[in-house]
Amino acid sequence: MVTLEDVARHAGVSLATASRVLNGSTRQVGASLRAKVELAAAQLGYRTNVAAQTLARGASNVVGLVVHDLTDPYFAALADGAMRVAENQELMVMVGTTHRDPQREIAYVSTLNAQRVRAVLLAGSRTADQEVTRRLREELDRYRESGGRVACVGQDLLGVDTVAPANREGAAALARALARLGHRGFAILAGPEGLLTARDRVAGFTAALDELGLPAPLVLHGSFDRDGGYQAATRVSGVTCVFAVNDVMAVGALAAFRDRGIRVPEDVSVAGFDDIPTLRDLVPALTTVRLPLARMGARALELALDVAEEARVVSVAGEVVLRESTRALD
Amino acid sequence: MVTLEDVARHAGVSLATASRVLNGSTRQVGASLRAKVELAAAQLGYRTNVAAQTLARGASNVVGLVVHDLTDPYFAALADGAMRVAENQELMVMVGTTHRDPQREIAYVSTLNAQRVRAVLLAGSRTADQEVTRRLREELDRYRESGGRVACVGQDLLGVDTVAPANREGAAALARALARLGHRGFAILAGPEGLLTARDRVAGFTAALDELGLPAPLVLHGSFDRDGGYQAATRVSGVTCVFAVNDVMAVGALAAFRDRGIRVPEDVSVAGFDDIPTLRDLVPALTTVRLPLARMGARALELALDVAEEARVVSVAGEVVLRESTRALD
DNA sequence: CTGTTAGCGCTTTCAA
DNA sequence: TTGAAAGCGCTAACAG
Repeated sequence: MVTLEDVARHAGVSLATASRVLNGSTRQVGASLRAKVELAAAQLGYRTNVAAQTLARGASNVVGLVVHDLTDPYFAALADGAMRVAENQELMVMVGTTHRDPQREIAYVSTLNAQRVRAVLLAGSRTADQEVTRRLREELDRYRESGGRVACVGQDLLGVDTVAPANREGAAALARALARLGHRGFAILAGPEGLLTARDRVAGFTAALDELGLPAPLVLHGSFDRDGGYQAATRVSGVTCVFAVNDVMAVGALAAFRDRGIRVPEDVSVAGFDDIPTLRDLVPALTTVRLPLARMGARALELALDVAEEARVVSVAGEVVLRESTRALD
Repeated sequence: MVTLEDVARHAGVSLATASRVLNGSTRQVGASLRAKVELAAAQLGYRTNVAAQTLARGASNVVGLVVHDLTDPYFAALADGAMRVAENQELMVMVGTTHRDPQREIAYVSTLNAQRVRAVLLAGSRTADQEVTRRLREELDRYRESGGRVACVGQDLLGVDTVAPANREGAAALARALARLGHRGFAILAGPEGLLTARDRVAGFTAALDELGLPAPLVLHGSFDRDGGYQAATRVSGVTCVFAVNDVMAVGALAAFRDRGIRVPEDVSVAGFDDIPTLRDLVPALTTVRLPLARMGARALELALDVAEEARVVSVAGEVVLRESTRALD
């Protein structure tokens, strides 16, 4: 293992000088010594020991990213956005996946705290479980007390910088657009009861229907993924339009309807939420609410990195996109 | 910032004792002291400083994962598999995305070396650029000389543990299956010329056709993503079957044919490669070659973590899956 | 501009 | 078992 000291000796300079040229110091070093050091470093194959550097500096070049599931394109898009800004700032990203277990989220915050990462980004819906949220906040507070920065994509429940998708408003706008097409009987593939993102979307959709004087929708719970959408869709009947609270569930619903011989949109209209890029080529193309996922991930990390007194909440509006999976009733 | 020393003092024990109880030492500590230390740590809110630990131990609990693009479900699936084994081993994962720039891959290896990660996992096709490969190997060798472990998912070109998908064989098997359906005129949406995964699939497919005495396929190059498939497909004509060298490109091709009013599979059959789970609900369902992506990612990390004398190469066979996007010719 | 030196927080012999 | 103390490799005053 080649150390800075080896390089310094090899170059015939002091440790400090070697440090200054090799690791971004503001201090200047004379051209000749600089060249010597660089040569020695190259010859010896020196690589900075980041652990030592972090210890000495008291600050690391790593940020933490906690997502529910990387294979869910929603999180992949969010992560991609965040990783691009990390790259620009020369930061490495440590990723943890919770597989939707809130306990693991807390554990990751603790681990990332131990790693002394510069910032932690929590992506994904909060849960309705108050106790879990309390413990998460506790862990986050501990981390922040020691100088850690935190941002979150999701509900503003943690008292940290937050990029909050306007789930209620988006779902409400979607409901109105669907009502405008003539739909009156709705079912919602609602996801898990405890997931706030799912709840908010259900609530916004339902409230809008109510305001329009339309009958309350049939609400079917299930998991927040493709299979949840499939399962819930098998229980749908007697409605002209189905709202799946995310695109991935909508894909499951389309599959279920296909298997049941129910045509979309002729027999039933289907809408989703998120507008996942990978799913844009679906047939029939999915009516949905577009969220700028990559930008949201990027924005969240920017917030975390940009120190501020108060926690900021950035609300992100969704845009209703009508496509072939929903049709106008005549 | 609470340090181990604070905890030790608070508990009235030595630094060494506190270290032994808080951080997995094999050494035993008496029950009463142990309890005192744990209490003090909890009261003070102590969190291990991993940088200090890494420096003192000379080994970290982090592994590096370098992928081309996280939003590509191929890499997401690979990453997911790898991250699950990391989780089991209590390892954190540092992720870098190259966005298909081979230079960045080299840079990441260097950075991960500086981080002294336990192992580096390189996921994704190698390039045909010999100079880039040489420099990558150089960087990897330097890392390995200092005790780093490396594994790769892709072509066995780096002299490290490798999980190598049988691209040639899979593509050949696919070609034979398609020929069995009666197809004679083929086009290949071939991806970039320099990408070995793409090359191997083209070569395997072409060789099989040749062996069967069938005419050589039309080979159309393009990017390795959805748009590459779309673009290439716009240039297809006069064939009954199109092979896109990956599923994501096949999706692009389906979109292009749809836009051109060409029906799949009635007018033209389309096949892909990979069998991306997220894409299984596509209509028409895609004929493809199934690769156990999550398992491949997991296996690669296992290889890297399991020290061995010789570099091992694990070949992974693909399984041809015939679905609706290809039809039998009569 | 360059060098000396005191830590950063933890692990790990070595003694007791 | 427990404790004392010597580092791990690097940074950042401080002095020159």
